[in-house]
Amino acid sequence: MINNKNEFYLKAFGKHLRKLREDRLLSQENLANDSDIPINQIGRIERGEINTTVNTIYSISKALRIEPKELFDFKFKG
Amino acid sequence: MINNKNEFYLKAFGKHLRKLREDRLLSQENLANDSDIPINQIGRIERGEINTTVNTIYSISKALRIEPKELFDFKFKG
DNA sequence: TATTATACACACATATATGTGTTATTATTT
DNA sequence: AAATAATAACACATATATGTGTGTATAATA
Repeated sequence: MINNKNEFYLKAFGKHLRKLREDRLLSQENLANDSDIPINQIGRIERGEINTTVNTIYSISKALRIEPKELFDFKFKG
Repeated sequence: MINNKNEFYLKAFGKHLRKLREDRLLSQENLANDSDIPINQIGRIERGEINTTVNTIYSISKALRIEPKELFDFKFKG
């Protein structure tokens, strides 16, 4: 994801995921284990480095015990 | 996306997108033009063939004039 | 200082989403 | 039946997400 037009949206998405995770007192490792997604991938998503997919969103939301749509429940001006 | 464990979620996601589009009386071609995403890609997403990304979700939601989270606002048992 | 926990930063191979083009199918209308 | 519109179904090249491994950086704690 180099210089994508939606880079700021990905940053906001990652920041929101990080908040949801930290609010639940989970480490990246905890979430990685619970979602069966590599910890490096969790970090890349939280830093907004990559443009993750519906399946990954679904897996993460299950691990966080929230609805997938909550991962998009943040303010963004674009 | 061959035989993915989340294939049913992708099918449900695509079905929901199709409904949102049809409710607005838009053709796939209309949505493709408005979102600047190839019509073939729209079709593949609606059929649940591919595991689309946050950026694509964001572009589609803007074209539909809805919030990205609405694309995940459907029931699913998994 | 040393240890531990957490997050970041690389590299690499593989799978797959994207983007483009073309053709086929299906449904609707004339 | 023929024409048109909408969707599906192919093929292909390219970009990139994923998955894995290894190493580094930082902060907190003993």
